[in-house]
This record gives sequence, structure tokens and C-alpha cells, in this order.
Amino acid sequence: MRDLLYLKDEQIKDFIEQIFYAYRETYSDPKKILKKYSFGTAHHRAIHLIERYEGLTISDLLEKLKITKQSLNRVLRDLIKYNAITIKKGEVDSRRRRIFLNEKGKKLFNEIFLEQKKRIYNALKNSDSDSVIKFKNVLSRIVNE
Amino acid sequence: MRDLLYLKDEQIKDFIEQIFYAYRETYSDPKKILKKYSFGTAHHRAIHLIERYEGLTISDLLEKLKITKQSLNRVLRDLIKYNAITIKKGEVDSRRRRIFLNEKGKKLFNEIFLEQKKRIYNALKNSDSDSVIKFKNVLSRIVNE
DNA sequence: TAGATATGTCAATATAGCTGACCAAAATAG
DNA sequence: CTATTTTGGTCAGCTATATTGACATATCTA
Repeated sequence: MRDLLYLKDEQIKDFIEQIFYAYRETYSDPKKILKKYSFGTAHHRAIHLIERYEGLTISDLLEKLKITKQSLNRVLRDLIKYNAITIKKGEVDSRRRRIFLNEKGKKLFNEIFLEQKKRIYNALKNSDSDSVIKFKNVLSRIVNE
Repeated sequence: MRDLLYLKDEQIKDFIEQIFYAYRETYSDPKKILKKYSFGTAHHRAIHLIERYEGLTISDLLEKLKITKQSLNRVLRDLIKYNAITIKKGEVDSRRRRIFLNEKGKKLFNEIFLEQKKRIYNALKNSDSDSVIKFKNVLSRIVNE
């Protein structure tokens, strides 16, 4: 590995640490709201992905979350019970069930997102668009590495 | 909130999602190594901070980790038992105990870091220094927001 | 019709966090 | 010097989120 000035070990350690803090803080913000509904971060992550990828299947969700179906099932059961989501049989293949947000789920998502958005928005609002683009690119390279 | 082109809700949702993936992947990489020593991510985070801030106190560590002393104590007990760390009485205030990595702890840290470093290094090595700097700046704004 | 696929569910276990209560040593304030 | 505060350790029990393994069911495909 080349020892580029901006890729020294101490810099990399710092990134590893900052990624932890960024994740923790970003997902801590809406915890009070989640608690009101007796939900946790596991429900939050699921609802986030269901909102973003409407109609995704159980296995799509499993791949994104990288948890077991047993773990996911508990979460989905809770969300169904609260009437946040609906699972419909797939049209082409009725085994591939598709997950959708109900009105109650959309409201819940928005309440969570509004809280969570603040941190990101405030962090970026004073950044130039070039910083935001470069942040996005580096982040996605880390994810897809 | 202004609706700047690069700060649309969908963009912010994407950041929230990517931060989750970045954290998860970055901290998943060394899990096999940790398992060899019967350690988990909680031990990893502690050892990372102890390496970076040598001689930090229990309460320094508690503040950085944002967990309870009961949770931290379990982790530290395991690390002491393995002989990864030593806790010394503080020189000025002997209640403020300072935590240090032993040789065994340094070796363990290096083994973990080498694995974890790959993802960050590979993600950054083809980025120009400006991208890295801007990534760092935006990340730290998210953390300190 | 026989297998493969997608999903659900039961049971047991692990990890990492929490609260509450209580204790001891050491520093500091009166 | 004593009283209080600060720092840390520990016990016990609980919760949230994940795991593995086994088995069941419906549906699709060959």
C-alpha cells in the first residue's frame, strides 16, 4: 500500500472512528419517536427501506438488511400489527410477496425522517455542492468496495 | 428548509441509508478475526479507542462509546482477562484510572485494523486528495452537528 | 408429478445494550 | 478531621436484536 499523505494509517483509523460516530448519531436521533410506538432501530431500518423501495420483496429486504429471515419476521410482524405495512402476493410469482407502506406507515416514516433529516441537512446546508458530491462518491466507494 | 438540488429529501434518505451500509460493512470485515479470540464488535470498538487515545480514562471511554459503565465493564474485564489491556491508577488523581494496550493488545489491534483498513484504503486510493478532504469534512460535520 | 424456491415459524442461544441498587476508594470542601 | 462528592466496580435482572437449526407450507418449474 502506498503511503499517500492523505491515506496514512492515522487518517484511516480516524475515518473508521468517524463512520461509527456518524452511524450512531444518525440512528440515535429518532429513537425517542420510535419508542413512542414501541419500535426500535430494527423497525426503523426496515421501514426506511420499505419506503425507499416500495413493493420490494422479502428477499430484497433480507439482502439489504443482511439479517436472517427469522429476525426480519419478528420486525415485520410488529409492523403489520401496527398496520404500518401491507404484504401482498406477487402478481407474476405469488410466492414473491411485495411489501408496501400503509398510510399509517407513511406517517410514521415521515415523523422519523423529519427528525433524522435535521442532522444531515444541517451538516450539508453550508457545504458547497462539490463537497456533497464528493462525500457521496467516497461513501459509495466504501460501501461497494 | 431550502430545497437545494443536492439536498432533496431523496438525496438525504440515500445518505442515511449509505451511512448505515458503510458502518455495517466497515465493522463486519474483522468479525472473523474477533471471533477467533471470542471477542465481538463491542470489544473491537473499545480496543480501537484505547489504541487511538492511549492512557484515556474510563470516563473518557464511556463518553466516546456512549454506553453504561456496566456494559463497558464487561468488555474491559474480557480484555484484561486476555491480557490485551492494563489499567493503571492515575498519577494525579488515583481514582481516574488510565487504560493502556499491552503487547498482546497491540498485536490484536493490528490484526483487526489490517483487515478493516482494506475497505477504506481501497475506497480512497483512487480518489484525489480533494475528495478525501471533503469527505472527511462532511463526515465530521455530520458527527458534530 | 417431483423437485426447487420463497416464505413462515418454533425453539434455543448469543451479544450487547439497559436500569436499579449498592459498595468502596479517593479527592475535596467545610 | 470529617462530610460530601466523584470515580469506578459489581450484582441481578431485563430488553432488543441478532444467531442456528429444524421443520412446514405454498407455489412455481421442469
